[in-house]
Amino acid sequence: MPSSIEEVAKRANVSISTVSRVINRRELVNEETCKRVEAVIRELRYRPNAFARGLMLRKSGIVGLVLPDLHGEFYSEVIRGANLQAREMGHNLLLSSALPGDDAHSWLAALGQHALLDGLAVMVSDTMARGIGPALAELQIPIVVLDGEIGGVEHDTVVIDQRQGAQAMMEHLLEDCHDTRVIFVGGLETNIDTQARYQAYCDTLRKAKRSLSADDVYYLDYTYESAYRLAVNKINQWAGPNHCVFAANDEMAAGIIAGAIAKGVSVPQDLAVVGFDDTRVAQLTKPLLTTVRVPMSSMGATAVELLCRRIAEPERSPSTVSLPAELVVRDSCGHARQEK
Amino acid sequence: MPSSIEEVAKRANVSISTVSRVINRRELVNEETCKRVEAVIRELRYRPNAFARGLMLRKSGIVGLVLPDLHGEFYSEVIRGANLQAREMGHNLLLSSALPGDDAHSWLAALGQHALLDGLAVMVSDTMARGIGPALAELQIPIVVLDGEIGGVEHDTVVIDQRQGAQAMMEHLLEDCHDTRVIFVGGLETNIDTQARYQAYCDTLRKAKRSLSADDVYYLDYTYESAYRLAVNKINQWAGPNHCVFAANDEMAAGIIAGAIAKGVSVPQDLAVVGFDDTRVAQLTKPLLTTVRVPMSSMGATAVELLCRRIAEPERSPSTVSLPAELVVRDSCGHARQEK
DNA sequence: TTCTCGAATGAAAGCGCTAACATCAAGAGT
DNA sequence: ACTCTTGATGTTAGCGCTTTCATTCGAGAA
Repeated sequence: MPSSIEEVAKRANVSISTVSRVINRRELVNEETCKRVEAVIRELRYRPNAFARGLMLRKSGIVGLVLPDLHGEFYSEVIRGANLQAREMGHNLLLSSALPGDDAHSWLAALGQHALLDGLAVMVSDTMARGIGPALAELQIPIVVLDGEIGGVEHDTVVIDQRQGAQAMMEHLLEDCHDTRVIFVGGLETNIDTQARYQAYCDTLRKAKRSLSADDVYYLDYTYESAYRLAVNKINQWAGPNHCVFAANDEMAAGIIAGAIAKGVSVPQDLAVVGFDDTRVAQLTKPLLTTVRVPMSSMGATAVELLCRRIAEPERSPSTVSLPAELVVRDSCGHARQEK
Repeated sequence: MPSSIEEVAKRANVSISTVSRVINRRELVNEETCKRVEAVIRELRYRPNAFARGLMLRKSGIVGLVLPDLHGEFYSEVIRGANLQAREMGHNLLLSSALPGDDAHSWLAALGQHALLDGLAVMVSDTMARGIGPALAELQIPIVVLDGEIGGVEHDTVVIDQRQGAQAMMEHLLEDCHDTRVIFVGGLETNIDTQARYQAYCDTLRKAKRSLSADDVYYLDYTYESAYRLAVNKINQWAGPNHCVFAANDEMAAGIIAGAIAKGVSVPQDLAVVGFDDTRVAQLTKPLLTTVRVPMSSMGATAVELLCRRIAEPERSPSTVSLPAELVVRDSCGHARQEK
């Protein structure tokens, strides 16, 4: 049984309020008394009870991070950034993710009926975003939304400016060649990220006055395998001078490269391929993948930072932070030399 | 300001104990009263205060997971397994990792002076294991250690039987050939996993009465790059019929394959290469990597399961669960056909 | 001397909950 | 008619802390 503040007080011959002061507001108590109390604290290995303390302070020092899934480097990086930042700010991180088949409600219920959290950072999948707002609002704690927008709650937001990243990529591809053909391979058509990337694809093409063919747009499911299969099938129609595939993530780009190579088409000579995200795979393909770096870990960190800031000052007006995505030119686009 | 149990009681014309009973032990209260109280609870959006509750119950429903780092698929999988299991068991997961330059103490301090956690699963790096036992013991909560052993605390343990996995791999390599030469490429020599894998390497070689040369053993740092460089340098000495490199993880195996290919040595014809862990890379190399599947996510799940079990029954005697590692035969060892 | 002020400390009121114990009415057993 | 159960509910004592307010005491001011 851990010792309580009362035992410390008794042992040190002071009242419990003095002990409390030593812990929370040292400056209010006489130096000598302080020393004595601290000695007893060490001796008894006393640690304040977090529940009792939370009951008074209405703070736990814990912020929640909720992700739609825990698979992949993507989420892993968000978590990493969030964890680092949380520690930096003297908070702890409670992690939770959706289970397959979870709806918004069971999902939040799992986070604990009981409100222990000081704040919550959420990233929701497209399918779950609807209707979750009010549920979040009931939590009555500061909310930060990652990479999206949720109606029905006031919240801060941190997004990644993929639009501009994708645009930079497109411009890079079109740069010194007026007859480049770019094929777009997205994830699910409903996916918000895919949509943003596709938008940028269209816009840039239009701006450069290139033709835009529906035949050059494909939607897959973000997996290596699906992209590999697609590439194997379509490679004959794709390969050609100044032809290029813009995949909406690195996994698919890697699949396409593998598919091309399997069919004897060499990258980037016969077909350029670029990806998105700059995950580990981008450095394992051959040739190395030109891609757009998406600062996932910064996103996690920023989310926690915003959260803690708002916890400290609940009255701030909601803000949105936009993180830039950066073009990373490697070898798979065939332009490396010109860039470096 | 969220409403308290008292307001619910008043509104429903019952005492607070009745409300409490409705929440915790429904069966003790009259069906009709129950209904009435529940209606008020919904109306007021009442949610029990976790601090007050914890103060009585001495339980938060939160278990901690502490990892040495958050980089890589490895940890990501552990987290995933742990998270799933935690939800399964009605608990939440608090995540924390060591920062570069952390010592055992600052590390634990960050977890909260205050004891909110019901239990803690820890995985420590080799360098930090020393002296952390007593610190953990002070926490006064159930401890589960992942992939290791810590002195100075009573704890449950979950380990992966890499020894047997590595052995299976070695036996597979030596199987139908009495003059196979196996080169071992480990991570840091001090690393416990590398040691286990090396032991199995030696044992199997000895058992098969093969010679064991110190020239065939290298220690790197688990990275792709270091392995790539090593391969480029040594490939001439390595390549040969029935020669094989046993890398202590997939990353290095991938690096070695890349290095070999860069030097015009084809895998597995001129040199077989196998890895360990069965991470994502193992399916991105060409040829696909033969490796040993290490059930990271089961490890996380088992850790949480043990933890929750012990929280429920603190008096159980400490147990150790060993998870099997499984040989996964793909193409890089050149034996695929025989296996399938 | 008397008053005031400030520094150091103590006493005690909760924070919102659970659980042990008390109460009470209504029917059962004798 | 009486005790004894039994089911439903109320009363209340904490759980371990923070914080407000009260107290004490000595120094300096009037």
